[in-house]
Amino acid sequence: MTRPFQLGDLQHAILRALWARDEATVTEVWAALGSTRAPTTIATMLKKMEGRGLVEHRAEGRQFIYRPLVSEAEVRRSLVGELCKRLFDGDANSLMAHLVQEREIDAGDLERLRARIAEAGDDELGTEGGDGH
Amino acid sequence: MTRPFQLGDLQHAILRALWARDEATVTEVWAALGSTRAPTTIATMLKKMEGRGLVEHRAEGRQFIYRPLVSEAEVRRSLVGELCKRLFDGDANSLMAHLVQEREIDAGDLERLRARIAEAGDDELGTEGGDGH
DNA sequence: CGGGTCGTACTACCTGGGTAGTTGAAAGCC
DNA sequence: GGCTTTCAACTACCCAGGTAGTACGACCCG
Repeated sequence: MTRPFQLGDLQHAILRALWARDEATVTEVWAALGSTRAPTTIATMLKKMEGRGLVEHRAEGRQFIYRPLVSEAEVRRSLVGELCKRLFDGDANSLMAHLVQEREIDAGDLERLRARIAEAGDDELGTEGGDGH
Repeated sequence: MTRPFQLGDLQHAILRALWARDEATVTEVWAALGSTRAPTTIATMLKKMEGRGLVEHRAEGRQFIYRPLVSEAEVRRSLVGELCKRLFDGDANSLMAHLVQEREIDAGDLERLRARIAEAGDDELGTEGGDGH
């Protein structure tokens, strides 16, 4: 029940950096985010996130190496789920209908996706090697 | 560019109550939310929301009648858009793929939706009722 | 008319995200 | 060995969401 994820922008950005590297030092994360804010900002955030169980660290010499404790998939699931619940009473089909209605998805997209499912049978889909999405 | 909507739980709940009624007094909103928190909480929130331009009020006698200034569709658009950007680089198809992958949508759902689109042509779809996005 | 009630205005807090300065120790450099 | 750089630790804020107590004017009721 790790459901109630609810990450701020910075936290999410930090996690993205960590996911892309598996583990990283504060400085690496900071650099990955464009070196815009102060490095201490990243350190502080990382520490806060560790308190929330989102990441963990291990000391290597005098620096800390951080690792994510939540997977990108988990976060996606949680966030999409929350949004779905909030906006569409948890009905994913309504969310889909919304996407279509807002012209973000057209019949062709739908057809391609349907075809992909059919072809994959009950195999996992999107898990072929480099992953699609 | 009303994009960056970013409502808290309470704010969203309040808006839902208002959308369902078009306009309502503080007490009505409070009742609609289950009369759990203190009524003043709702009043305070409504006032804060008015500051943000989310609602407006008009006095009737001594009570205030609040009305939403943002539509449900706008909020949906904004929120779904933000999530999409955050999680899938703004690619709605990735979001769809996610839904399918998480088993929230199956081939049948997809097919029904596709059929609906085909049938609707470039007519608006899913607009049964008021709304009209 | 006086007291209880209704309803908004004010004020105050707590929490969590975000941002960063300062400090003190350890490491690296001449 | 002393000076500089590099880290993490601490501390301090700001802001917005959320929650609510208190105050005060208007109203209704007997």
